[in-house]
Amino acid sequence: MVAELTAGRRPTIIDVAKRAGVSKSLASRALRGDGGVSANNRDLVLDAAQELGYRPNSAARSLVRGVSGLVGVVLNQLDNQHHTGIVQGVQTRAKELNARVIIGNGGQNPEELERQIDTMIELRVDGLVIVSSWVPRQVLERAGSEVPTVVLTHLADPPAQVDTIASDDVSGAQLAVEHLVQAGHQRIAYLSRSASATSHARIDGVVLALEAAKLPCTILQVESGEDINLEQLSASGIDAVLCNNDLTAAEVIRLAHEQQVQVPGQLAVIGYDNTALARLLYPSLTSIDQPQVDMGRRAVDAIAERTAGRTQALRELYTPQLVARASTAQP
Amino acid sequence: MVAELTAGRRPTIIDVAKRAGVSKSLASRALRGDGGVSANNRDLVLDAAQELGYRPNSAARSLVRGVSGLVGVVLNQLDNQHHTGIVQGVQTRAKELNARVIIGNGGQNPEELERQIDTMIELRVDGLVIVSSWVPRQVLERAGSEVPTVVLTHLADPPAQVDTIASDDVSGAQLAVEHLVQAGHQRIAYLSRSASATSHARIDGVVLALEAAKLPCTILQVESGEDINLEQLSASGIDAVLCNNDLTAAEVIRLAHEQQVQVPGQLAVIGYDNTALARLLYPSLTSIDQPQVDMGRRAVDAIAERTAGRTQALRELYTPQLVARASTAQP
DNA sequence: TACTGCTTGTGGAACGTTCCCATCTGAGGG
DNA sequence: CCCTCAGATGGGAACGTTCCACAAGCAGTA
Repeated sequence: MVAELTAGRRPTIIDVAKRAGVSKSLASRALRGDGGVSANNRDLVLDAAQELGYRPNSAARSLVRGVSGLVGVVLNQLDNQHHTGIVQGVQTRAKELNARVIIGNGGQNPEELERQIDTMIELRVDGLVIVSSWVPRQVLERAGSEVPTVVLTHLADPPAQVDTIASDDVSGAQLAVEHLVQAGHQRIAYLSRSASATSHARIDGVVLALEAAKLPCTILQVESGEDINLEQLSASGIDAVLCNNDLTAAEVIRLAHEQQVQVPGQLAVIGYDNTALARLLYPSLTSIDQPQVDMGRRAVDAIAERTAGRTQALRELYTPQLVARASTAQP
Repeated sequence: MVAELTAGRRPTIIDVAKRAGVSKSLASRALRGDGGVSANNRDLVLDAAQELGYRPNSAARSLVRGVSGLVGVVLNQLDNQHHTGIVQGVQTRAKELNARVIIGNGGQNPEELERQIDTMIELRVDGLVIVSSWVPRQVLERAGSEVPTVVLTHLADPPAQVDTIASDDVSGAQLAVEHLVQAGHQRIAYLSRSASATSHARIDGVVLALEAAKLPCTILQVESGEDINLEQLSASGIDAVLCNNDLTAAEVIRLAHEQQVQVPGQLAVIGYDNTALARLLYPSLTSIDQPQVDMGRRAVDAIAERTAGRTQALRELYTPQLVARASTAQP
């Protein structure tokens, strides 16, 4: 006698087929809505699946089909709104293309990021979206050679194996500086909390714009929020500061409050990324907006194109925009 | 003649074995470091794998082994620091147990959350961590009956199939109110932006604490930040407000700035979750701290216990703590 | 009647692993 | 010189699905 259904075992498509009284092939077609199934049998199969609580096993499916229907996103920082905006875009586009998105969080730790990327590749995702500039170049090359890979941050020298979609950090920084110059500021500083490729590009933009305006240039780099020294800024006559992101700008504004420095009266402040924080602060924060959602959507399309056969690397650059708010105004 | 390696095909363990001149069984053992392999052959296999760029196929492995080594996390909101703190805890504990974490983002949309949960179950995760109070009860029941599932938010009436780990929202709200009462506040309001189970529990705490102090109780609910009406608050004599989270508190503080209401002089403000935002605001925000990381770690252990055979539902409640900052002070 | 073609259905191979079991090879003991 | 035993190695089944080739039934047509 053949063994009956074991107690704890998950029902398989064969259990469903048996209960519906059809072959597993027909059950498979019915469950996927594939046509070539009589209405009667289709209902029988669907009911059986329902009653047994059947769930398809992705592993078996992806093994035989060769595609998983998954898009993997690996990112730096879960609670960075710039990143989550991108994820939003990836998700909406993936949903339209009937794919699923899974996310891996690597922190700014290159080893952990590599681990996450490996996990995704071993899960045989159909495409990989990387939102981090901390992934070692060699890891990017390897990933790109194994699966369609799109990097969504500025890379100084992107590997040929990966597509890149970024917003133009040079022109973003230029926009910000020009805005400050037009408002009459003379001593403008750039304040950064990391030394990423992104930051380097923005520094280039700042230098370019300040040279064009024939104004002096100050570049500051700090390890943490506590290292920001506002007195020193004022002492050196700085009257406007562009920060590497909205979070850093928020720290500056908090310090300004504490030390009774008027923003924007004595010090104008600009952030970067135009996150929800920019609207939340007082005074509200002028910031540089990047089309995160569009970039995320585009990344999914880039993967689809690669899958369809494109072999040349994509290099796409979006133009950022300045959103003026209260933290910069006529002095 | 047998077909040679096809051009674009991913190398399999058989390719590795062939190149190393051993059987696939031996290659499998060598790659997993399983012992019972001579040093010479082990090196041969590892070198071959390296040269071919071999990556194990999780689908095949999970299919035959019956476990995936994956923990799935499904959450509401990626950019909510309370949630990301939990994810942090899940990740560290999972790493210690040699498991991998994948994240699904469902938004506050019940359908999308269900879709994400289905994806995880179909991927045959070994355990599911849900950080959302927007998942329909019936979906939780189904998930819990198929895979060890832990819910990390307050649920009014948790299904027997799932474990729950939460922080005690009633006592958290009590803490906040008692802190305000001690500081001499007489007219205290609770301000919420959603009607979740979490919010209801906190309202219970507020009511309890205010009754004990024999003070009147005001509950306000708004749809969005714009709906907060500070004039109305002052008109009704409110001199302290407890918000459903730090974000809502940030809105209140911004409005207070705009309308020249002194915080904490005229209006004391308390947030909830003690996120990075609380330190970032001016004045810095008194908030209720929950042990997110511990809760995340504990969730992974709860899954491990279930896998090991526990059948009774876990109901665990952590005690929150108040972190006093500048937004509440003696009036 | 004999054929073609369409719809509905079935069986079996294949996907890439792991794991059980059988076989082989020496070394050591009697 | 045979037997035993342990370690190293290989063969094959199994996991749950999809898909291909084919069979059966039936209607329409010459």
